[in-house]
Amino acid sequence: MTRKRFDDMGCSVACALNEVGDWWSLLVVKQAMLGTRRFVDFQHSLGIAKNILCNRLSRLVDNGVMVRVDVGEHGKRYEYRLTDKGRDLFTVVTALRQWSERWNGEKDTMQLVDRQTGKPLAPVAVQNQQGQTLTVRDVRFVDEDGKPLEEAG
Amino acid sequence: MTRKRFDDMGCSVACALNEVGDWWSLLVVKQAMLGTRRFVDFQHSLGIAKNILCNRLSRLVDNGVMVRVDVGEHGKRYEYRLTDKGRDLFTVVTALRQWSERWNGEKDTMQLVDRQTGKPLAPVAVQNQQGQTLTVRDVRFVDEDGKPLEEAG
DNA sequence: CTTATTTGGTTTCTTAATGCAACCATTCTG
DNA sequence: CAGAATGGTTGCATTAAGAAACCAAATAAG
Repeated sequence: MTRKRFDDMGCSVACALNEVGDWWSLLVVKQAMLGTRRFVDFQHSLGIAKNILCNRLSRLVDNGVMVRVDVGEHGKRYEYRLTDKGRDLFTVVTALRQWSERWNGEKDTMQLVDRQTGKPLAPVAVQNQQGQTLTVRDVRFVDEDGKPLEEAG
Repeated sequence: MTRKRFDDMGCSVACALNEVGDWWSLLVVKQAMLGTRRFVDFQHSLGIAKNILCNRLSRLVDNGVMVRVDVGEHGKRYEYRLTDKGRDLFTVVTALRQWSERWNGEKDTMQLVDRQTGKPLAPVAVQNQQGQTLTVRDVRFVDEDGKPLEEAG
Protein backbone atom coordinates (compact mmCIF):
# COMPACT_ATOMS: atom_id res chain seq x y z
CA MET A 1 0.00 0.00 0.00
CA THR A 2 1.07 3.54 -0.67
CA ARG A 3 2.02 5.64 2.31
CA LYS A 4 -0.74 7.91 3.43
CA ARG A 5 -0.68 11.36 1.86
CA PHE A 6 -0.63 14.23 4.30
CA ASP A 7 -1.01 17.15 1.93
CA ASP A 8 -4.75 16.85 1.45
CA MET A 9 -5.87 16.46 5.03
CA GLY A 10 -6.88 20.11 5.31
CA CYS A 11 -4.19 20.64 7.92
CA SER A 12 -1.14 22.85 7.61
CA VAL A 13 0.83 20.74 10.04
CA ALA A 14 0.13 17.62 8.04
CA CYS A 15 1.13 19.45 4.89
CA ALA A 16 4.44 20.45 6.46
CA LEU A 17 5.07 16.91 7.64
CA ASN A 18 4.47 15.70 4.12
CA GLU A 19 7.57 17.65 3.09
CA VAL A 20 9.90 17.29 6.05
CA GLY A 21 8.13 14.80 8.29
CA ASP A 22 10.27 11.75 7.78
CA TRP A 23 13.22 10.58 9.84
CA TRP A 24 15.97 12.13 7.75
CA SER A 25 14.76 15.29 6.02
CA LEU A 26 14.96 17.65 8.97
CA LEU A 27 18.39 16.30 9.87
CA VAL A 28 19.60 17.07 6.37
CA VAL A 29 18.21 20.60 6.71
CA LYS A 30 19.84 20.99 10.12
CA GLN A 31 23.16 19.83 8.71
CA ALA A 32 22.83 22.30 5.85
CA MET A 33 22.34 25.04 8.44
CA LEU A 34 25.68 24.03 9.93
CA GLY A 35 27.28 24.75 6.57
CA THR A 36 27.31 21.36 4.88
CA ARG A 37 26.75 21.57 1.14
CA ARG A 38 28.30 18.54 -0.56
CA PHE A 39 26.76 15.11 -1.03
CA VAL A 40 29.64 13.26 0.61
CA ASP A 41 29.74 15.65 3.54
CA PHE A 42 26.07 15.03 4.28
CA GLN A 43 26.71 11.34 3.92
CA HIS A 44 29.60 11.23 6.35
CA SER A 45 28.30 13.70 8.93
CA LEU A 46 24.89 12.05 9.16
CA GLY A 47 25.87 8.43 8.53
CA ILE A 48 23.04 8.07 6.03
CA ALA A 49 22.90 5.52 3.23
CA LYS A 50 23.66 6.98 -0.17
CA ASN A 51 20.40 6.00 -1.82
CA ILE A 52 18.36 7.42 1.05
CA LEU A 53 20.35 10.66 0.99
CA CYS A 54 19.88 10.83 -2.74
CA ASN A 55 16.15 10.39 -2.35
CA ARG A 56 15.84 12.94 0.46
CA LEU A 57 17.87 15.59 -1.33
CA SER A 58 15.75 15.14 -4.44
CA ARG A 59 12.57 15.52 -2.45
CA LEU A 60 13.86 18.59 -0.64
CA VAL A 61 14.80 20.11 -3.99
CA ASP A 62 11.41 19.20 -5.47
CA ASN A 63 9.69 20.87 -2.53
CA GLY A 64 11.76 24.03 -2.83
CA VAL A 65 13.56 23.57 0.48
CA MET A 66 16.98 23.20 -1.14
CA VAL A 67 18.54 23.86 -4.54
CA ARG A 68 21.13 21.85 -6.42
CA VAL A 69 23.83 24.12 -7.78
CA ASP A 70 26.29 22.93 -10.39
CA VAL A 71 29.74 23.97 -9.21
CA GLY A 72 31.79 21.77 -11.55
CA GLU A 73 34.04 23.67 -13.90
CA HIS A 74 33.33 21.60 -17.01
CA GLY A 75 30.64 19.22 -15.90
CA LYS A 76 28.84 17.86 -12.90
CA ARG A 77 29.90 18.58 -9.37
CA TYR A 78 27.10 19.77 -7.17
CA GLU A 79 26.32 21.69 -4.05
CA TYR A 80 23.04 21.49 -2.16
CA ARG A 81 22.06 24.79 -0.58
CA LEU A 82 19.10 25.93 1.47
CA THR A 83 16.55 28.19 -0.17
CA ASP A 84 14.76 30.95 1.76
CA LYS A 85 12.03 28.40 2.44
CA GLY A 86 14.63 26.01 3.81
CA ARG A 87 16.38 28.63 5.93
CA ASP A 88 12.98 29.53 7.37
CA LEU A 89 12.91 26.07 8.98
CA PHE A 90 15.50 27.45 11.40
CA THR A 91 12.70 28.21 13.85
CA VAL A 92 11.37 24.66 13.69
CA VAL A 93 14.80 23.06 14.04
CA THR A 94 15.75 25.34 16.92
CA ALA A 95 12.46 24.73 18.72
CA LEU A 96 12.99 21.00 18.34
CA ARG A 97 16.57 21.25 19.56
CA GLN A 98 15.58 23.25 22.64
CA TRP A 99 12.69 20.90 23.40
CA SER A 100 15.02 17.93 23.32
CA GLU A 101 17.60 19.64 25.50
CA ARG A 102 14.94 20.67 28.00
CA TRP A 103 13.37 17.23 28.37
CA ASN A 104 16.09 14.77 27.44
CA GLY A 105 19.15 16.62 28.66
CA GLU A 106 22.09 17.95 26.69
CA LYS A 107 22.98 15.37 24.08
CA ASP A 108 24.90 17.89 22.09
CA THR A 109 28.21 19.55 22.78
CA MET A 110 27.23 22.17 20.22
CA GLN A 111 25.60 25.40 21.26
CA LEU A 112 23.97 28.24 19.37
CA VAL A 113 24.91 31.80 20.24
CA ASP A 114 24.03 35.24 18.92
CA ARG A 115 26.75 36.15 16.45
CA GLN A 116 26.75 39.75 17.67
CA THR A 117 26.87 39.27 21.41
CA GLY A 118 28.13 35.70 21.72
CA LYS A 119 25.35 34.99 24.18
CA PRO A 120 23.00 31.98 24.07
CA LEU A 121 19.62 32.34 22.38
CA ALA A 122 16.33 32.92 24.14
CA PRO A 123 13.97 29.93 24.25
CA VAL A 124 11.77 29.80 21.17
CA ALA A 125 8.19 30.43 22.26
CA VAL A 126 4.72 31.05 20.92
CA GLN A 127 3.82 34.68 21.61
CA ASN A 128 0.85 36.95 21.16
CA GLN A 129 1.19 40.25 19.34
CA GLN A 130 2.35 41.96 22.53
CA GLY A 131 5.23 39.53 22.86
CA GLN A 132 3.78 37.61 25.79
CA THR A 133 4.50 33.89 25.81
CA LEU A 134 1.48 31.65 25.32
CA THR A 135 1.03 27.99 26.18
CA VAL A 136 -1.40 25.69 24.41
CA ARG A 137 -3.93 26.49 27.14
CA ASP A 138 -3.72 30.21 26.34
CA VAL A 139 -4.91 29.84 22.77
CA ARG A 140 -8.21 29.01 21.15
CA PHE A 141 -8.68 27.11 17.90
CA VAL A 142 -11.28 28.84 15.75
CA ASP A 143 -12.66 28.27 12.26
CA GLU A 144 -12.76 30.91 9.53
CA ASP A 145 -15.82 32.55 11.10
CA GLY A 146 -14.08 32.86 14.46
CA LYS A 147 -16.19 30.16 16.08
CA PRO A 148 -14.32 28.01 18.61
CA LEU A 149 -13.75 24.37 17.70
CA GLU A 150 -12.89 22.26 20.70
CA GLU A 151 -11.22 22.75 24.01
CA ALA A 152 -7.49 22.20 24.23
CA GLY A 153 -6.08 19.84 26.79
CA MET B 1 17.82 -3.96 8.72
CA THR B 2 16.72 -2.01 11.74
CA ARG B 3 15.97 1.65 11.29
CA LYS B 4 18.89 3.86 12.19
CA ARG B 5 18.90 5.06 15.79
CA PHE B 6 19.00 8.81 16.24
CA ASP B 7 19.45 9.07 19.97
CA ASP B 8 23.16 8.38 20.03
CA MET B 9 24.31 10.72 17.30
CA GLY B 10 25.38 13.40 19.75
CA CYS B 11 22.74 15.73 18.36
CA SER B 12 19.72 17.08 20.22
CA VAL B 13 17.72 17.47 17.04
CA ALA B 14 18.34 13.84 16.14
CA CYS B 15 17.35 12.83 19.64
CA ALA B 16 14.07 14.74 19.32
CA LEU B 17 13.37 13.19 15.93
CA ASN B 18 13.92 9.78 17.47
CA GLU B 19 10.85 10.43 19.62
CA VAL B 20 8.54 12.40 17.34
CA GLY B 21 10.27 12.29 13.97
CA ASP B 22 8.04 9.89 12.13
CA TRP B 23 5.09 10.68 9.90
CA TRP B 24 2.36 10.25 12.51
CA SER B 25 3.63 11.12 15.98
CA LEU B 26 3.52 14.90 15.68
CA LEU B 27 0.06 14.72 14.11
CA VAL B 28 -1.16 12.71 17.08
CA VAL B 29 0.31 15.34 19.41
CA LYS B 30 -1.27 18.13 17.38
CA GLN B 31 -4.63 16.39 17.53
CA ALA B 32 -4.26 15.99 21.30
CA MET B 33 -3.67 19.74 21.50
CA LEU B 34 -7.03 20.20 19.80
CA GLY B 35 -8.64 18.29 22.64
CA THR B 36 -8.77 14.74 21.33
CA ARG B 37 -8.24 12.14 24.05
CA ARG B 38 -9.87 8.87 23.03
CA PHE B 39 -8.42 6.15 20.82
CA VAL B 40 -11.35 6.14 18.40
CA ASP B 41 -11.37 9.92 18.12
CA PHE B 42 -7.70 9.95 17.12
CA GLN B 43 -8.44 7.18 14.67
CA HIS B 44 -11.32 8.96 12.97
CA SER B 45 -9.93 12.49 13.00
CA LEU B 46 -6.56 11.44 11.58
CA GLY B 47 -7.64 8.55 9.38
CA ILE B 48 -4.85 6.40 10.79
CA ALA B 49 -4.81 2.61 10.84
CA LYS B 50 -5.56 1.15 14.26
CA ASN B 51 -2.35 -0.82 14.60
CA ILE B 52 -0.24 2.19 13.68
CA LEU B 53 -2.13 4.42 16.09
CA CYS B 54 -1.69 1.80 18.77
CA ASN B 55 2.03 1.69 18.15
CA ARG B 56 2.42 5.48 18.08
CA LEU B 57 0.44 6.05 21.26
CA SER B 58 2.53 3.39 23.02
CA ARG B 59 5.73 5.04 21.89
CA LEU B 60 4.54 8.49 22.91
CA VAL B 61 3.62 7.12 26.33
CA ASP B 62 6.97 5.34 26.63
CA ASN B 63 8.76 8.58 25.82
CA GLY B 64 6.76 10.58 28.35
CA VAL B 65 4.99 12.72 25.77
CA MET B 66 1.55 11.36 26.65
CA VAL B 67 -0.02 9.37 29.49
CA ARG B 68 -2.67 6.69 29.35
CA VAL B 69 -5.32 7.32 31.96
CA ASP B 70 -7.84 4.66 32.93
CA VAL B 71 -11.25 6.31 32.91
CA GLY B 72 -13.38 3.14 32.95
CA GLU B 73 -15.61 2.80 35.97
CA HIS B 74 -15.05 -0.91 36.55
CA GLY B 75 -12.36 -1.79 34.08
CA LYS B 76 -10.56 -0.59 31.02
CA ARG B 77 -11.53 2.50 29.13
CA TYR B 78 -8.68 4.85 28.43
CA GLU B 79 -7.84 8.42 27.67
CA TYR B 80 -4.58 9.59 26.20
CA ARG B 81 -3.49 12.99 27.50
CA LEU B 82 -0.49 15.18 26.88
CA THR B 83 2.10 15.49 29.62
CA ASP B 84 3.98 18.73 30.30
CA LYS B 85 6.64 17.42 27.95
CA GLY B 86 4.01 16.84 25.30
CA ARG B 87 2.35 20.22 25.76
CA ASP B 88 5.78 21.81 25.40
CA LEU B 89 5.78 20.62 21.78
CA PHE B 90 3.25 23.39 21.16
CA THR B 91 6.09 25.63 20.00
CA VAL B 92 7.33 23.05 17.50
CA VAL B 93 3.86 22.30 16.15
CA THR B 94 3.01 25.97 15.84
CA ALA B 95 6.30 26.80 14.12
CA LEU B 96 5.67 23.98 11.68
CA ARG B 97 2.11 25.12 11.06
CA GLN B 98 3.19 28.71 10.40
CA TRP B 99 6.04 27.61 8.15
CA SER B 100 3.63 25.57 6.05
CA GLU B 101 1.11 28.39 5.82
CA ARG B 102 3.83 30.85 4.86
CA TRP B 103 5.30 28.74 2.07
CA ASN B 104 2.52 26.43 0.94
CA GLY B 105 -0.49 28.66 1.49
CA GLU B 106 -3.41 28.20 3.83
CA LYS B 107 -4.38 24.57 3.76
CA ASP B 108 -6.25 24.87 6.98
CA THR B 109 -9.53 26.57 7.76
CA MET B 110 -8.52 26.48 11.40
CA GLN B 111 -6.79 29.42 13.02
CA LEU B 112 -5.11 29.94 16.37
CA VAL B 113 -5.94 33.04 18.39
CA ASP B 114 -5.00 34.41 21.78
CA ARG B 115 -7.73 33.28 24.16
CA GLN B 116 -7.64 36.65 25.95
CA THR B 117 -7.72 39.06 23.05
CA GLY B 118 -9.06 36.87 20.25
CA LYS B 119 -6.28 38.12 18.01
CA PRO B 120 -4.01 35.90 15.88
CA LEU B 121 -0.64 34.85 17.25
CA ALA B 122 2.68 36.44 16.43
CA PRO B 123 4.97 34.43 14.15
CA VAL B 124 7.13 32.03 16.14
CA ALA B 125 10.73 33.19 15.82
CA VAL B 126 14.21 32.55 17.16
CA GLN B 127 15.21 35.51 19.32
CA ASN B 128 18.22 36.67 21.26
CA GLN B 129 17.96 37.61 24.91
CA GLN B 130 16.86 41.15 23.98
CA GLY B 131 13.91 39.79 22.02
CA GLN B 132 15.36 40.57 18.60
CA THR B 133 14.55 38.05 15.87
CA LEU B 134 17.52 36.08 14.56
CA THR B 135 17.88 34.20 11.29
CA VAL B 136 20.24 31.28 10.82
CA ARG B 137 22.82 33.75 9.51
CA ASP B 138 22.70 35.73 12.75
CA VAL B 139 23.84 32.83 14.92
CA ARG B 140 27.09 31.01 15.40
CA PHE B 141 27.49 27.34 16.23
CA VAL B 142 30.11 26.88 18.94
CA ASP B 143 31.42 23.91 20.89
CA GLU B 144 31.58 23.71 24.68
CA ASP B 145 34.69 25.92 24.75
CA GLY B 146 33.00 28.62 22.70
CA LYS B 147 35.05 27.91 19.60
CA PRO B 148 33.15 28.32 16.33
CA LEU B 149 32.46 25.16 14.32
CA GLU B 150 31.56 25.93 10.74
CA GLU B 151 29.93 28.71 8.84
CA ALA B 152 26.18 28.58 8.34
CA GLY B 153 24.76 28.75 4.89
C1' DC C 1 -31.06 -9.19 32.70
C1' DT C 2 -30.03 -9.92 27.88
C1' DT C 3 -28.47 -8.36 23.60
C1' DA C 4 -26.14 -5.12 20.64
C1' DT C 5 -22.69 -1.91 20.13
C1' DT C 6 -18.56 0.56 21.25
C1' DT C 7 -13.84 0.56 22.71
C1' DG C 8 -9.18 -0.68 22.40
C1' DG C 9 -6.64 -3.64 20.71
C1' DT C 10 -4.07 -7.89 18.04
C1' DT C 11 -3.23 -10.73 13.88
C1' DT C 12 -2.53 -11.52 9.10
C1' DC C 13 -1.30 -10.26 4.68
C1' DT C 14 0.41 -7.14 1.05
C1' DT C 15 3.03 -3.23 -0.26
C1' DA C 16 6.43 0.39 0.63
C1' DA C 17 10.55 2.15 2.82
C1' DT C 18 15.14 1.49 4.88
C1' DG C 19 19.96 -0.08 5.12
C1' DC C 20 23.89 -2.21 3.18
C1' DA C 21 26.97 -3.33 -0.29
C1' DA C 22 28.39 -3.48 -4.93
C1' DC C 23 28.85 -1.18 -9.13
C1' DC C 24 29.57 2.82 -12.49
C1' DA C 25 30.52 7.06 -15.20
C1' DT C 26 32.49 11.41 -14.72
C1' DT C 27 35.88 14.51 -12.66
C1' DC C 28 39.45 16.14 -10.08
C1' DT C 29 44.46 15.08 -8.16
C1' DG C 30 49.21 13.60 -8.28
C1' DC D 1 48.09 8.88 -17.51
C1' DA D 2 46.82 6.42 -12.98
C1' DG D 3 44.23 6.59 -9.01
C1' DA D 4 41.08 8.54 -6.01
C1' DA D 5 36.90 11.13 -5.12
C1' DT D 6 32.21 12.55 -6.41
C1' DG D 7 27.52 11.63 -7.16
C1' DG D 8 25.00 8.66 -8.01
C1' DT D 9 22.13 3.69 -9.43
C1' DT D 10 20.95 -1.20 -8.74
C1' DG D 11 19.93 -5.44 -6.15
C1' DC D 12 18.87 -7.73 -2.12
C1' DA D 13 17.37 -8.51 2.77
C1' DT D 14 14.87 -6.63 6.59
C1' DT D 15 11.58 -3.66 8.69
C1' DA D 16 7.58 -0.53 8.79
C1' DA D 17 3.01 0.88 7.04
C1' DG D 18 -1.83 0.17 5.61
C1' DA D 19 -6.14 -2.39 5.18
C1' DA D 20 -9.12 -5.59 6.82
C1' DA D 21 -10.59 -9.23 9.78
C1' DC D 22 -11.03 -10.75 14.28
C1' DC D 23 -11.65 -10.44 19.52
C1' DA D 24 -12.46 -9.69 24.57
C1' DA D 25 -14.10 -6.52 27.83
C1' DA D 26 -17.20 -2.69 28.87
C1' DT D 27 -20.98 0.06 28.06
C1' DA D 28 -25.69 1.22 26.22
C1' DA D 29 -30.32 -0.19 24.71
C1' DG D 30 -34.44 -2.43 25.50
